[in-house]
Amino acid sequence: MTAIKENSTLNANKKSSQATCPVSFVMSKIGGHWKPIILYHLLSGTKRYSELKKLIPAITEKMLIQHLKQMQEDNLVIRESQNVVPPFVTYSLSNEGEQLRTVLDAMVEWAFAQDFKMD
Amino acid sequence: MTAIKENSTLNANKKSSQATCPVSFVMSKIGGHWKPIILYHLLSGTKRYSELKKLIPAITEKMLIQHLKQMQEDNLVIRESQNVVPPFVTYSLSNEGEQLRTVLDAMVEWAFAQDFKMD
DNA sequence: ATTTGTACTTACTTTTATACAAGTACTTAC
DNA sequence: GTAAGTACTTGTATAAAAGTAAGTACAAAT
Repeated sequence: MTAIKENSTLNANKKSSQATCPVSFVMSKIGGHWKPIILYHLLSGTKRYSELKKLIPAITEKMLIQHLKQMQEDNLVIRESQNVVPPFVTYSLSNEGEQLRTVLDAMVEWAFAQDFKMD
Repeated sequence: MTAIKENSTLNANKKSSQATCPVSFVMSKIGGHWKPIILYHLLSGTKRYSELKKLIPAITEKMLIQHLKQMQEDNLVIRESQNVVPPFVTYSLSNEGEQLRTVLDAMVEWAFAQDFKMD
């Protein structure tokens, strides 16, 4: 988890944008390389950690965990673990996360209305 | 306009995500620090370059132009210039850009449904 | 006793995004 | 003839995000 400089202009700009612009606020929760993809996969239901890994082959474990953690902290995602060995951990959308479905669906619709074609 | 390495893993991952995941595809068009803010302001109508600058005080001219250019290339935004001095240039949403309103509105709604409070 | 599987963690490097600072062209107004 | 206004451009530094690589714990299976 890379450290962020509390008093950089970048950081200040980000914070102020997130406080001023609702779209930026949302982007701070679901933006970046990996969060959209993770969320997209969680839209279709609860997944084990290892399932997500398989569904998103290019992601490194570091990134996967990092973003899952962050989305947990933002209350978008719920982590549940059974105390067994080997570990059994699942991730699912929280209520707030579920409410993102509207947003994500609108994105999917827009994508397909443009030149987007799924592989 | 910072150069990007065509053959980096980062770049390859990005491209493949954008080809595979509709949400990533959309994010590649409207993601980042500044694009959401610019789009948000364009939602309320055509703006001159200088108006955008005033509306977004923290943005540098480099970033503003860079993102406007990119969104032009992505056909989200239309640039119109009158051939006068001093220059008079306006930016507005294209049809495709307008169709993002659904997405952006959904974001705004979600934001306000969460703990977001505008300054 | 070594391997296997799951869900992580940590330290370090590379790549990308943004900030900072300065300069350009062209005319009208003073 | 100097300053002001608009819409840019260019070069460099810094910060953030992502990648790479390796290691950990625990128990059950071989």
